[in-house]
Amino acid sequence: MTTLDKPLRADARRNREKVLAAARAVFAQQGVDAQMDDVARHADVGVGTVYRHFPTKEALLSALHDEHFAVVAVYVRNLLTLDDPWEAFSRALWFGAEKTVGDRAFSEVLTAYPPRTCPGKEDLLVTIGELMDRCKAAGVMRQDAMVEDIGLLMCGIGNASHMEHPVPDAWRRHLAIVLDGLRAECATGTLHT
Amino acid sequence: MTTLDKPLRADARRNREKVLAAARAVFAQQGVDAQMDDVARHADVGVGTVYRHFPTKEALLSALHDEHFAVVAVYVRNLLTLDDPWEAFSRALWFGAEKTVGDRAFSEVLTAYPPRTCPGKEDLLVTIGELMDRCKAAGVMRQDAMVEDIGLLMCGIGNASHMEHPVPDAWRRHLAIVLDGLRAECATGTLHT
Amino acid sequence: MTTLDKPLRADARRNREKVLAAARAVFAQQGVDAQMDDVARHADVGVGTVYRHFPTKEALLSALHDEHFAVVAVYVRNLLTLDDPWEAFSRALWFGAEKTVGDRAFSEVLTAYPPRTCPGKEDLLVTIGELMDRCKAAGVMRQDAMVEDIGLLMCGIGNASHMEHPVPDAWRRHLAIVLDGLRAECATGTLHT
Amino acid sequence: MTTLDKPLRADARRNREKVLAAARAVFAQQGVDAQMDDVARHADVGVGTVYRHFPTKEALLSALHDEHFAVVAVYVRNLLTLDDPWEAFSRALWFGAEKTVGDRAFSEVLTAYPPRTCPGKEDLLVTIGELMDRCKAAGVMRQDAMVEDIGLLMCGIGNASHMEHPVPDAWRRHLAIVLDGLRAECATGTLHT
DNA sequence: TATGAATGAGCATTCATTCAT
DNA sequence: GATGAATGAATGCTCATTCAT
Repeated sequence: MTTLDKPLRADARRNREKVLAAARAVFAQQGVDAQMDDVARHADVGVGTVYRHFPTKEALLSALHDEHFAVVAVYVRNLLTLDDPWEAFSRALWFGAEKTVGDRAFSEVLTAYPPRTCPGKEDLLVTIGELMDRCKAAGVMRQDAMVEDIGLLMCGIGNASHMEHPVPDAWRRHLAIVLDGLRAECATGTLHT
Repeated sequence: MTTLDKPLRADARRNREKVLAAARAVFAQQGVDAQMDDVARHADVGVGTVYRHFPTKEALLSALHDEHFAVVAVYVRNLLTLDDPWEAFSRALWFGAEKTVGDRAFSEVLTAYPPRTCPGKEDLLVTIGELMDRCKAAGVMRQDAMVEDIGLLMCGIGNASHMEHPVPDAWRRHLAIVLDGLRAECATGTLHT
Repeated sequence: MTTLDKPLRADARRNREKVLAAARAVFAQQGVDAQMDDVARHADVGVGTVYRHFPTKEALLSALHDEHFAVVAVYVRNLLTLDDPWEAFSRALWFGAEKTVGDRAFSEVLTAYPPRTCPGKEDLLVTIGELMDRCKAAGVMRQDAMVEDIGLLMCGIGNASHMEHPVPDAWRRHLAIVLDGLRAECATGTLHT
Repeated sequence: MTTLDKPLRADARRNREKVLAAARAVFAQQGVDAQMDDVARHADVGVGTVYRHFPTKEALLSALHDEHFAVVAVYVRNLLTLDDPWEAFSRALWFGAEKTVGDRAFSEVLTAYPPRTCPGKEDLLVTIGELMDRCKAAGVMRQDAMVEDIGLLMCGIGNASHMEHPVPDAWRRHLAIVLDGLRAECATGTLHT
């Protein structure tokens, strides 16, 4: 009784996972312009199967998007138990970035208009907001930082991560710089409003 | 030997400019997926004319890319005359960002593989490198910052600038945070190598 | 030897009827382009069950076609007992038309090539022929009318019945005009041969 | 200055005609389910050319529909000069039927919902109405006939014309019967309202 | 045997590029 | 040289039919 809508036969669930896994890989590598046929090929199923589980390409991309946020939201929620607020906040960003870089499609979808919302995203926003409040209360984060800035910063890191850079995994440098820029001692002025 | 490769009749040059201007506007707004027909329409010429000046869509996009870097490179080169190195460096980034945000296609092209190079980009890299060296020598920039990081950071700002954010022109917040993160006093650790 | 070819378990027969009933409704409303899945859904069975009883969509449509003619043939055969030949003939057409209009698929199948034949159709043709002979003998039907004309006329009424018309059930007007046109006194010339 | 919207280059107009001619032939023979690729092949052009002139399949079908009515409307309008009203009316139907039979797609489109309207159709309705009024005034047509009935009757003839019949061009028999049924002396009752 | 998930050929439509005018 | 019509490979999606469960 855990999931009331459609128990879903074992093989169907298995195929759904195969499709999702393939879509994850294909869209991550090629971006949103990857073809549905390619997803099907990678999943080793017919296109029809892809469409049985996800009625449109849009729906498949959305599922990936929502899943992404759900995973991150759960991880970050667990960080609320940490004592050190900055530790919790920075771990949240390191985790989120790690999941974002190397996923071309996810970053692309993030900039789509209108922006897509989902439970995980809303939950994440709340949790990140809480972590930021704690950081500000502890005096370790600049007071003018907004929770919405985090999306911007992470989106930037995700997109930029595909550029060439002499240092491998250069996104770690990018994130480290951004994190430093969010610290209280670093604020040299007030952010644009 | 001013312009040896192509005398180029006056009207031809005029058309080339019209096409470039239209392409700038169209690709900036719609991204690299904008259609060549749309560019032609905006330029008020036939597609054939677009293709006469730029053999492929790729070539047109490249021209825009190169021109973008050329403009920024010239601006930044002039900043070398400033006494305050941080002032010069930050002005470079503010200028570069302002040109980048609102140009969907440019940010997208930056992440393409293989990365496109051009005189302006190389020149800019050199100049930015010089500005960074001065900053580091003056002790106002973290020692582990690399010139290649700047491309990453700017690309991130450009891409993220299209996201929704309660504050208009939120990219200014983004850049301000990044700039703070690059300052010497902010370095809390060593960047990943 | 009542039903030698297939004992057919009770539940199987029941399913066959459910499928036929659903197909009747669905194809009547949507025409031959209705989907097999839709038929299955209306029958509250899986598509597999539909295909167990009817190997192809074509076969299912044929079954419907044959059944239609069988029903009409039986009805019309009973009209042979009527004394008034024109009464019998016109009742046949009224009955046939009533069954045809509102069944999009049936009219469509009638115009398919090659034309499908079936016992009911052949029987009906014979009976209608007999009724027409009686009418002609009684001098109430034009001598040059052929039994094959009736199929043409009825097919026309069936197809046209889906058109918009200010009068509801306008097919009744259509049939009335056709019937008048078949009467002996109306013949103003000889029909094309 | 005859046609203000788009003079249309000579070759373009030629291709437009080729496409229309091919579409006429292909849709007439195969019905509305014929493929755009097939139309293109028959026209000896690429599909892109078909789509340049007609943005969707629907638009192409509509063009054919409208053209059909335009041709008939012009012909019938000229019949207004005839003295004999029945002669004029019957000639209108003979002409309309001749254009309709053998055009599978046209008959199919006629029964589509919602019904498509076009100038030719409206003009034709008016003209047919006028011819019918004259017939009724002359006492040669049943008083209860409506102009809307004519569409029904013609649609029926068009659809039925594809059936098998021992007499070639059997639609002529069909139309003759219908015409007789419309004559004043034939009315045996009042048409359903 | 019933089910409905899987298959994949088929189809309308798009768009970078070519080429006749 | 300029024009914009023509091309056709590519792509998202459908649906009759098959087959594993």
